[in-house]
Amino acid sequence: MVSIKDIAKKAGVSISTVSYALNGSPKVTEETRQKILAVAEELKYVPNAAARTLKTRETKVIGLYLTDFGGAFYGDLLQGVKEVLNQKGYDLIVCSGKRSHRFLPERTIDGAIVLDATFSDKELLKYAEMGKKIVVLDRELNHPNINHVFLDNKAGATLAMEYLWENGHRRIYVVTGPKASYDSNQRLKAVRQFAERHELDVKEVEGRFTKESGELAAERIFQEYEEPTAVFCLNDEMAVGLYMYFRKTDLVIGRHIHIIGFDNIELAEYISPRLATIDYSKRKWGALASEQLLKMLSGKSVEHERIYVKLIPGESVGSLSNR
Amino acid sequence: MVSIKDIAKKAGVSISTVSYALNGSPKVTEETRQKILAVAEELKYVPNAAARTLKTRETKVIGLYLTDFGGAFYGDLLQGVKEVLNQKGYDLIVCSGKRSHRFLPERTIDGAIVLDATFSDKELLKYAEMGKKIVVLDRELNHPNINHVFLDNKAGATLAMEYLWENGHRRIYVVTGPKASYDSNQRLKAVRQFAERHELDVKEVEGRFTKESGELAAERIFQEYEEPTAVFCLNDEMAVGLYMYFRKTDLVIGRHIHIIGFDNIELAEYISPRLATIDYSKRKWGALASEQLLKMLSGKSVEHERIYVKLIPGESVGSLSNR
DNA sequence: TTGTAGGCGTTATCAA
DNA sequence: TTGATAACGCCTACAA
Repeated sequence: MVSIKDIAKKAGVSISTVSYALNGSPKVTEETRQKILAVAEELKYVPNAAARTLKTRETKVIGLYLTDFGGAFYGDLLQGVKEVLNQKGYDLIVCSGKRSHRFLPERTIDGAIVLDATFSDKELLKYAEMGKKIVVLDRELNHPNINHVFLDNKAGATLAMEYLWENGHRRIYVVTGPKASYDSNQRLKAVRQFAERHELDVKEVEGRFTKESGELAAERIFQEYEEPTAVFCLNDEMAVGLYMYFRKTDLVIGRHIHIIGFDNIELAEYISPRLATIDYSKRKWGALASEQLLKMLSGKSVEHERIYVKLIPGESVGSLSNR
Repeated sequence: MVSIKDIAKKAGVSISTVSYALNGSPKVTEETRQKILAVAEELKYVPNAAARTLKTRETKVIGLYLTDFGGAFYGDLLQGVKEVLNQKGYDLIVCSGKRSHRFLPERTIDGAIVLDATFSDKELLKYAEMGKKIVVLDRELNHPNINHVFLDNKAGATLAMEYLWENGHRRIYVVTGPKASYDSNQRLKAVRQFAERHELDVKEVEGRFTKESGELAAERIFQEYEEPTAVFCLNDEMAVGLYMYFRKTDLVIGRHIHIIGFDNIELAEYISPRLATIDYSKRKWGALASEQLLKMLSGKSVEHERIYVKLIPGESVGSLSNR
């Protein structure tokens, strides 16, 4: 392992001079700098991150926590995060699982972006209390060191309900996510509000945001089927589960069963009929989250941000009037 | 920042005793250990990873390099890697982009698994030469510190060709991946061998492993269309591109255009008709790669490994005899 | 402009 | 069984 000490020896200068030269300080002459750089090159010197971190107390690395690595869902979001971070001289690492939580208190990362249901509020608050800067994307947490950037879930859910309503649907199911999911709860709240306003009786079926739970929900809906029915799946993944189930029945999606989802995942475009859903820019979400985090890291104060949503129509929802 | 020094002071012992106690050394009495643990708890002590790494020269973290974060493709693979790693006391971080390459020489990670076309052979060899242990999943590289675990691409491509052949297809296209792709080249080689053996004239269309390039290929195939034609897309992503294109024409997949892909991505199951493809266990691939890496890290010698493949039939390929 | 020296938090060797 | 002390590699006053 070659260190600045080795360079100093070989170049015939002191280690501090080497350090200055390497860090581009104006305190050394261009001549000595060149000599030192040449020696460093020759010795194939590589700085030791651990040593520097120990001294500077920062790693220039941000951790992004995900519930799991499955699902194409996060691609764009991560891309958005990475672009902003890199541009500001930071690196991104993606982590999952309890073990990796240690990165935060142990200072392996300078800050974290969390989109991980298995990361408890309590633990997050503990780290925030230790001074760690955190941006959460999947919950609301009140702490000066924690900022949130979330989706406009309520607007999205309302858009979805309006779309069904305008297409003449009055017989409506909603398939929810896990009880602990912030997003699910927000969306459900908006659905209930809509139902109340329109004196509508929306049947709630509990799901878990997975395809399998979507299939289960479909089974129940199928059994209760009497006449054309609409289903608002609180995420697209479950909507795909419904597709899978109804594909095996004689009920046709977009005709007997009308489905709208939430998230506009890639699959939504490729299954047929095209799934109506609620879209938002995942890349922007990620970009905004990282900008917020970097601001916090540099001591600036930040406001909580929100990502706007829009409706994507699809043939999975047909009009009831012209049937 | 509370360090072992603070604990030592408060507990009235020396820092070395604290270190021993914290690391579960048998050199301290149970009594002092308990006392020290209690003080550590009270002070909310958290070990400093940088300091420890500086000393021990290891981080217990493995880096996995990906070309980009997009695509659902890697979910299972990452899961496989993570499970093995965690079980052996290591953490996984997922990285992408040139900036993060520094983790390897700077010792932020103990080793790397690479599935990243943008990571050059030259750079990889440089790090290997520095003593870094690396497992590559997307190329062949000859160095004692580099191990490969790859797919049995040739067997897969041959299976695909045989499937088309057995279904009576003689008019066959192959849509390739990027010229620099190891996987694409291996698969193509097998296709050519098959063609030669069967005195078949396989038309080659160049693709880039993306949906868009699949659509482009489809356009050309459409223009040249005369009679039922089979297409072997060297990955599923491009096959989806073909679906998108032909959906807008009057040629029906599984009837006029017969398609088989490679990878068995999630989408393959959900588009219709079901895409015939070549499957392999991505989770196992990841698991094997990490096992290999850990073995290398512990100084053991390893053999290059291979992941086996199997055919997944699908209605995207129809039989030509019973048409 | 360059050198000296102290310290960041750990681990580990050697004495006591 | 415990303590003093020297690294690990880097940064940065302060001194020269």
